[in-house]
Amino acid sequence: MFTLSEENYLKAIYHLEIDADKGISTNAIAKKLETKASSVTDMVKKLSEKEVVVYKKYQGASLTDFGRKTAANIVRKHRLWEVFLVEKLNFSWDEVHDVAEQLEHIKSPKLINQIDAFLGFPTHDPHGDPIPDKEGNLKTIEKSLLSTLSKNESGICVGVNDSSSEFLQFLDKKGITLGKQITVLEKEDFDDSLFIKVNDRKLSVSNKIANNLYIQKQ
Amino acid sequence: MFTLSEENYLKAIYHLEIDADKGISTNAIAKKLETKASSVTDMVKKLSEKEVVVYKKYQGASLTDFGRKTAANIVRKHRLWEVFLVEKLNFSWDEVHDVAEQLEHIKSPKLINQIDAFLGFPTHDPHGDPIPDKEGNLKTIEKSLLSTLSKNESGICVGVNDSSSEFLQFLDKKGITLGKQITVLEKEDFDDSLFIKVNDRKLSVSNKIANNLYIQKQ
DNA sequence: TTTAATTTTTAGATAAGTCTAAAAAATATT
DNA sequence: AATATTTTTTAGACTTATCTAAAAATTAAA
Repeated sequence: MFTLSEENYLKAIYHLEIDADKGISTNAIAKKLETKASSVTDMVKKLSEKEVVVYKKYQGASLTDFGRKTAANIVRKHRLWEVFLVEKLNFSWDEVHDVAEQLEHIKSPKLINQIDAFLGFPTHDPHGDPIPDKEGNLKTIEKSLLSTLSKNESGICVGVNDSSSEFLQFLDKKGITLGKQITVLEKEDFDDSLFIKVNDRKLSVSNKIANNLYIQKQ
Repeated sequence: MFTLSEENYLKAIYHLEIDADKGISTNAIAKKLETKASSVTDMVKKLSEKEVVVYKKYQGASLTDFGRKTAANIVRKHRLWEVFLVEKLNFSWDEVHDVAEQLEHIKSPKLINQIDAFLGFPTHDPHGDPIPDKEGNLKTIEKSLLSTLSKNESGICVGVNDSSSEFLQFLDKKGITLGKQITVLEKEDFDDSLFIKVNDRKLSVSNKIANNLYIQKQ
């Protein structure tokens, strides 16, 4: 069994490993968890002794199979709780993160299995992120950043890269939610902004926005 | 804001105060929390500084109004989660306690208010215990121990005194659940056992059982 | 390739919560 | 009332997780 703190480290390394080829650096973990590098060194040693992490001095950390499965299970709980909050308790997608950060640490296999069933075995959370299954596997869908679409291409909004409250509220304001069809009408070379169509409404979005929205092309 | 440990102490004192006239002794708290008296002294001093507890050396501890409200809120969360687990996730009444012990510490006013609404504002948990309202008040119903009923008296089963898994499973086996009508057919002076009728089935229950079942007389 | 900058680790300190053992106070017994 | 027993507190130690500051290793730059 793992402490709250250990679980948070496992989760951080899990997320950082997604787009990384080598060991995750001490500083990267420290930044993600808003803590000090010295604290990370201590904890990573501890996790290494518990055989959830492989660690060699000055070479960063990476998850063992067991560690990855453990981390995936925490992420699974986090995302299932997010779905629950949105689908059953009328939370909006920008309100769920902090509560899910707490709920993900509840230890009860039956609880999370029942929540899963109660929700109809969802595959993605309210931000479009995939929910790992009980073995820790996740089915990724083919998705592209909105910024990579060409003129006249269109697709369905399936996820966000940044799930900060501010960004999600911005999307709400513009009428952009998961499942919406988006068409690129114009690409502006000058500032890489896009002129798009959503809900039969035409609007212009900056490159920063377009770099944080995932689209499934069609 | 209170730590997990502080919340558990507050809850323990809250429960112990229900049938107590003076301050709750250090040893009583230690016993309830399965910890050492010296640990209790330390924590009670700390809670006293935080003004949730009144404490004078060698005279035990009692909750301040603020402390009682804080504790009631934790109990409220515990009992609402128990209802949720039973009503929505098919837990049985003997399985909910340990999970609720974890869930009661989740900090999110919106979450618990939404759970409350989602459940239809229940007033009692799956063991018949009253759920404190947001101000910490609880409506107690008129109830008597089964052992205090006289021959031929009858009433509705509205609660349990002991909510251990073993006792609850025993009740399940005998077909005794909340809401069931129970009639006392005979009282046996020799061992204070009772011969009762439930579900049109007649059965004999020991005094120990009768001392742990609450009945609303009718 | 030597020096400079950055990253990482180590060493030692701190805070929360717990424990054991001993001292002090309160309560019970003779 | 004096003594014995029980309860409670104090003192000091330990663990977990964190921090700061300094040392060591690695990486980048001149």
